[in-house]
Formats: sequence, C-alpha cells, structure tokens
Amino acid sequence: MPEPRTKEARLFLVDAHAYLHRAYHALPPLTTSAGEPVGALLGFARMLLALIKREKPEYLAVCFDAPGPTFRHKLFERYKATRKPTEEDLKKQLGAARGLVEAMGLPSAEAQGWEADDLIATMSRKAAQEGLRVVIVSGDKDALQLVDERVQVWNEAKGVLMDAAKVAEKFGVAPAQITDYLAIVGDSSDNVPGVPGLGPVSAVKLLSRFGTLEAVLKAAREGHPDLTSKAAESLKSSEEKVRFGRELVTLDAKAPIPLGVADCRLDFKPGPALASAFERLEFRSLLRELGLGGERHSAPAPNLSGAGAARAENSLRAAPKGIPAKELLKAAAKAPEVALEAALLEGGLLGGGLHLALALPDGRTAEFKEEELSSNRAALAKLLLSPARKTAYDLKASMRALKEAGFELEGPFFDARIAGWCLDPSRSKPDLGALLRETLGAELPEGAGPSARAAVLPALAAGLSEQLEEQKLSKVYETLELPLVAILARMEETGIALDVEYLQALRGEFASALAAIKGEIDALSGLEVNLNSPKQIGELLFAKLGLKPSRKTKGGAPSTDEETLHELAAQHPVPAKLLAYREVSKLQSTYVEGLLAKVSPSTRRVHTHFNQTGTETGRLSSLDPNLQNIPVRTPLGQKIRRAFIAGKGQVLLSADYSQIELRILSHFCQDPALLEAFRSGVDVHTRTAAEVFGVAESAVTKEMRRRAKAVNFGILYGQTPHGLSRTLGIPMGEAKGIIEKYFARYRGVDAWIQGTLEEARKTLSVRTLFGRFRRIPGLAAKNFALRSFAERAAVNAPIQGTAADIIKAAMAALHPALLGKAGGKARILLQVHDELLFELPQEDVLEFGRWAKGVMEGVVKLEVPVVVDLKAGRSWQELEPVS
DNA sequence: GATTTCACG
DNA sequence: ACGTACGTGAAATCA
Repeated sequence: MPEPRTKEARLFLVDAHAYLHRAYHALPPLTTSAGEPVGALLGFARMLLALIKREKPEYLAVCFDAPGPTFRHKLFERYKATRKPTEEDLKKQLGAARGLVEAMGLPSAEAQGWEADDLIATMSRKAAQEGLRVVIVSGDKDALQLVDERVQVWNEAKGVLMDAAKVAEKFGVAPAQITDYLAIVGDSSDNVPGVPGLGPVSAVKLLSRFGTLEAVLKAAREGHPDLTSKAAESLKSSEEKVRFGRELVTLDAKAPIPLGVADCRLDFKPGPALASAFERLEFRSLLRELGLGGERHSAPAPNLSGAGAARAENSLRAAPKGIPAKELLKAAAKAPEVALEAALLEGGLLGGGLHLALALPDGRTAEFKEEELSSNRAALAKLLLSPARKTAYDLKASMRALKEAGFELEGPFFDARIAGWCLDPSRSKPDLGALLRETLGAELPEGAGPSARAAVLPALAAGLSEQLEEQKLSKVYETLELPLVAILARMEETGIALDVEYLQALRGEFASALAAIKGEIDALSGLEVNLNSPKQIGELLFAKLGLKPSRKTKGGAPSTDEETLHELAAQHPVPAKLLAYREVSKLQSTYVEGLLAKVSPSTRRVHTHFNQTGTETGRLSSLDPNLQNIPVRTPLGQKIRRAFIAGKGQVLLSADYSQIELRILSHFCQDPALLEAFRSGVDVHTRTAAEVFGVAESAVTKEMRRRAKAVNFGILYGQTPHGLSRTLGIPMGEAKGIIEKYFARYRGVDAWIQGTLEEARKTLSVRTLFGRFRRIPGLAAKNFALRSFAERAAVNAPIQGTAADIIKAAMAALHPALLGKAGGKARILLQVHDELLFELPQEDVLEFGRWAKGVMEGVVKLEVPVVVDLKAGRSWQELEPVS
C-alpha cells in the first residue's frame, strides 16, 4: 500500500538521559573556564538542535527520569544493580539538563516515581489517539513494544527507523510480543534474568508457535510435544523470574502527567533565555551558529601558530554560504583550492547517482546532484582537472565516486584524513568532527551535510599542513602517502579475478567434509554440540569427556584454541577431529563463502578496499573482503589461493621483499654478524641456527633452523622467553638459553633495542627510517603489563613501519607505469605488506618483472642489499620463480 | 557489542 | 611479582 500523501503532524519523544549518556561518552570532558563540566550538556544541546533543524517536528517532548526510586525498584530490588554508578560529572550535568531544556523553550515531562520510558509510553498513546504520528527517539529495545501503525522508534545512533515490519525483520516477533521476547531472552544491563539456555532463536520459535509468554509457560507445564524437554524444564524452573522480567520491561502508559499533546506544540525560536543559558555554559560555537552573538572565536587552536593559524582562523570564520552550482564553478576558476566531498547515493540497478559538494576557501559552497551535474558537466570536469588544489577528507572515496560518474580528478591534492593520521596514527576512525576539534578547536555542527563538511576543509588543511611541517612529517605525507591515494583507488577499481566455478565446487567439497567430521565427533562423544561454539566445545571436552583444561581465555573460560587442542590430542581422539573441523570451517565460512559473496556481478572480480589510515605502524589494511590474509600455509588453504586467477592470456606476477624486516633490523643495529649474513647471501635462519647452536652451517638440522627462525621473528616482536617457549613448545629455561646465546652472538641487536627504548621513553614516541611517527604513551605506564606491551610495540614499530615505508615508496615509484602512462600493460592488483601482486600479459612478464624488481630494490639504500623475489603463474597458488 | 578463534605479513 | 611475542580483519556465538 502506498504511503498516504498528506504529511501528518509528528510528535517526537526524546529520552533525555539516553541523549545525555550518548553525549557524555561521545565528547571529551569539556568544562567551562570555571571548571564546571559541560561536555555532555553541549552534546545534548547540539543533538536536540540538530534534531529540530533536520526533522522540523510539529510536536516534541523531552522526557526525564525523576530522581528517587521508581516502581521498578520496589518490584525488584536488584533492578539495574549491575549498572555502574553514574559518574559524578555526568550526574551534575543530568541535573542541569532540565534547566537547559527549559531555557531552550522545549516542552518537557517528568513525574515522581516514573521513568522517562513510561512517560514516553504515556505520551505516545495520547498522541496516537489524537491522530498524530509518533517518533520515539531511542536506542533502547524496550521502546519497540510501543511500535504500531502510528508509532515508530528511531535509533539515531544507527540511523534506523523501526516500524512494525522492521521489528519483525530484526527480532522475528511483532512489537506486541517484544516484552515477552525480552523476558525470555533477558537483558543483563537491566538485570532482566531471562530463561537460562534460551536465546533469541528459541524465543522467536516459541513465541511464533504459542503466541504469548503465558501460552509458552502453559505449554511447558503441560509437557507440550513441541517443546524440548530441556527447554520445558528451564521454563518451568524460571517461571516466576521470567514473569518478573516481563513486568520490568513492560512500559506503563498510565503515568500521571499533566502534559497534553497540545502542550508539546513546538515553536522553536532561540530567544534571550537560551542565549543567556548558552553564555553561562560558554557554548560560544552554538551561539554563533544560532546567530546570537558570541562573536569571539572559541578556543584558540591548539598546537597552531603563525601564518597557518591566521589563515585557518580567517577561512573558518567565513560562514558556509550555499550558492548556485554554476556560480561556484565560475568563481572556482580563479581559486587556488577547492574542497570536495563526493559520494554515490544508493541507487537502483543502474547504480547510484553522484552527489558532490564543492567549497571554496571563502566559505561559498554548492551541491551537485543530478540536475546540476548534467547542466554543468563540462565546466565541472574542467575544474576537476585544473591545477587548483583538491582538498578532501578521504580523497580516495571521493575519487572513486567521481570516477564512477565519469569524472577524472587531477592533483595537486590534500587529504585531511591522511594528514591527521600521519600526525597521530592512533587516529584512525573516520571522524572529521574530532579532527577539526583537535586541530582548530572548532566544532562541526551535528549532522553536518556534505557542504558543511567540505566548507571546513580549506581551514583544516591549512592547520594540518602547519602541523605536518612542525612535526617533520611533510615528507612522509607528501612522498609516501599522497601518491598512494590514486594508486589504491585504481587497485580497488581493478579488483582481482576469482575462479567462481572452482570455488563453488570447493564449497561442496568442504560441506561434505564438515558433515563427515561432525558425524565422527558426534559418534565419538555421544551427543550433539555446536562445533562452532567454543563454549559448547569446552563443555564437551572438559565436562563430558573429562579432559584436563590447560589454559584459560581472557574471560576465564577454559581455552579450546588450536594450541590447546594439539595438547589434548594425546589424550583423546576428539580434539584432533575438532582441529580438522576448525580448519575446514574457517576456510568455508571466511573464504569460500565470504569471497563468493563479494564477487562483483558486473566484473566477476573481487574489489577490496584498502584502508590507508587504519594501522598504527604505517601499514595498509584491506577489508571487505580482506585480501591480505588469504590462506597459504596449509594444503587446504592453498586450495583457496588457487581461486585467485589471472584474466585470459594473462598471468599473475608476485614481487616480494625477501626478509625485509630482518634486513631493516640489521641496518638499524649495524651488528657485524647480522650485516655479514645478509651481505653474504646465505639463508639467514640457517646462519642464525649455526651461530646460536654453535655448529657449522652444514650441520644445521631442520629443527635447529625452525628454532632459529622463531628467534629471528621473536626479536622483531620484542622477544620474551615465555613467548618463545610457547611458539616452539619447549621449556622456558631452554628458550631463555637460546635467547641469551642469540644476544651474546649478536650484541648489536640488544644494544639497538635498549637504545631505541631509551630514546622512545624521552618522547613517548618512535619514528621509522623515513620519519613516520607513532606515539607510544604506554611507555610511561606504571602497570608492568601495559608498559611491557608498549616496549614491545616501541621496538617493533620502527621495523614494521620502515618496511611499510619502503613498499609505499616503491609503489609511488612504480606509479607512472602503473597508471599506464608509460604504455605499461601491467596492472597492480594487491599489496600484502611485503608483496605486490600484478596482472599482465604472459609475454611481458620478463621485461616488466625485471623493471619492477629494479624499482623496488632501488627505492631505499640500506647497509645490506634489498632483495625482491619474482614469481609468476596462472593462479596465486601456482607461482613459479621468474628468472 | 564483546568474546573467541584464526587467517595473513 | 607481574603476563607475554608485533600488526591487522572476519566469522560465529552469546549476552
């Protein structure tokens, strides 16, 4: 049925405490100049203002919990007992919020002995009866019981509007059944007990079979055949508790509040009461946005001085001003810089439409959608290719969206997200607002659209540039990171071909294997457990089969991981079967099914996304799907790798840096023995084995080499005797002995580690060979474990990070050929930390391979040779050395 | 959403 | 006496 055309008036109901909680945890602990905490209040006010601006509700009520106990506390003294006591700062602000809402002139409700949820239920019923639509702003599952044809629940944090259909889709029950559902499933945060052993799936099954909780309980009492005996027992023994739970989660729509629907009519005009409240709370940015004075700029920008600061201030002060697209394009012709934010809107079968926002440094902005794009295509295309600097937050995303819509983008570029990450790589989340606040001390309005986001970019870029300069990070940013953006965009767009038919056959093979193993385990153990559940496996192994748990997990449960299962395999046949099951199950779900689900129907290839700002060390990461962790170590795993193939007439070429991290270590520590090992070209692990175990290289056994290899890797990670003893499965004492011998033979390594730590403790940070920076605050920790963790990270980061620098520099150096400008036919598909994977015509392998090897090896000069190995073949699994 | 496990370099 | 290798992302279960 089509939606009614006429727009009905809507009542928005807001749970004040939920809003305040969200704001409290989302924002840093801001205070007024007098030290009064106001962070949550600022967020709260911003969220309310954003809601009003965006939704323009005809009616609104902000509902407060009353202080003091409610009927639920009397009902169940442990109600919410598991919740942490409210922090003192938040408590103060909860009290002040009522006054703030009043000053803002917004309708509000509160009733002694009642919770905000009950007031919302009450108001919701009243309004629905009077024919209004109701939108409850809440992330709380309890609120869903109120949903009906007129009432919806909006989960703002997730951006989902829940109606009856969505509730059914998400939970599998009707809104009227939500209380029964929650009573069965339970809710630990509200101390609702639930029925032990019954989870969401069982709850849905039971409720759809019997309709109501009471009917389910009755069926359990009567031993109804549709109930398993286990479920019936559990239900019977928790009958009283579950009824209690139901009462706890049931909202009471009979709260005695004088507020009527008519009282909630919203006529929001910021007036003097609001202005004086905001002034007292020192919400200057809000005052300015509402046009209520506050002409003084808020906090001075932290870490910012000089010309960049002035530029940033000036251009931020210019309020964003929307102008027609045509006009902006004309003005942009003379501008040195244009900021942009592009995205593809969700679209139909023909793909989504482009939505582009442009901003000039003077604050003028324009939005381009279908109409503006089609009537200004030529002028826009020209601007995007012009020498004006293109500034973005996540340039690669904008670049790809533009490309999809047929627009090429040419440099120079600035990417604020990458700049922010270079300055502090722990800042990895996509959050323009936080970056703006930390860089310029300015606020991005809540829910700012593309225009508003683009408008702050020129100022932000100026601030970031200045900081990059100050922190000596400009070179890393400009020479390693920026050139990578277009390369990664191209790699994502190219994708890699998958042998889909092969994978489908593999899916069948794995499915039978899984069923077979499961059958064997069931037979051996005499019961059925979910082999995917570590909890159930633990019960099977340790309770039923009586095996001895060896280690515990972080959460205190007995561990069932691979290492444990290997140990247990000596005692019983089941653990070995479990290991086999785990291996196949992992390959099936993550790789076979995971990859098949990601094959693009239009290209028949998979297109990963490279996150350029996702690690603390400078590496890339790959996601959706992750193509940097494709199996390789086991024969079954190699079957997965075999699915990655080259296109017709082409081959895959892999170029990987040999032992790059150990070579970097030798460069850093200048240890003569280690340098000599790499200069002589011997197998470094064999050499280490000979040194540590005091034998000739020719006398090194496989086991000796294996141990030496573990030691070499261990060094890169901040070796400990315990760690080595575990990876090698040898006693601690033996591991300790090996490490001591290593450090005695390679004295320079230990000296470098100690020197690196000493230097790092001074600045609480480390740098790579190319100058990439990482903060390591944990070095100052009092807690031993935290500090040790930080020390290992401090040793590892310069090595791992330098390796990342090197391969990034190589990619930038390969750039012209990769973009096909030099007539190159090779396309780069993937980067896997020390490996680049190309696709190219068979006949070009030798020539291109030699060239790429030369570029990769020559991009950095170390004290030891940098060596790249080439391999090529039809699939990623069948690679043969290229000579 | 947190926990556990496991794939890679 | 502390509790361990460094860096990632994804799937499944369970609360």
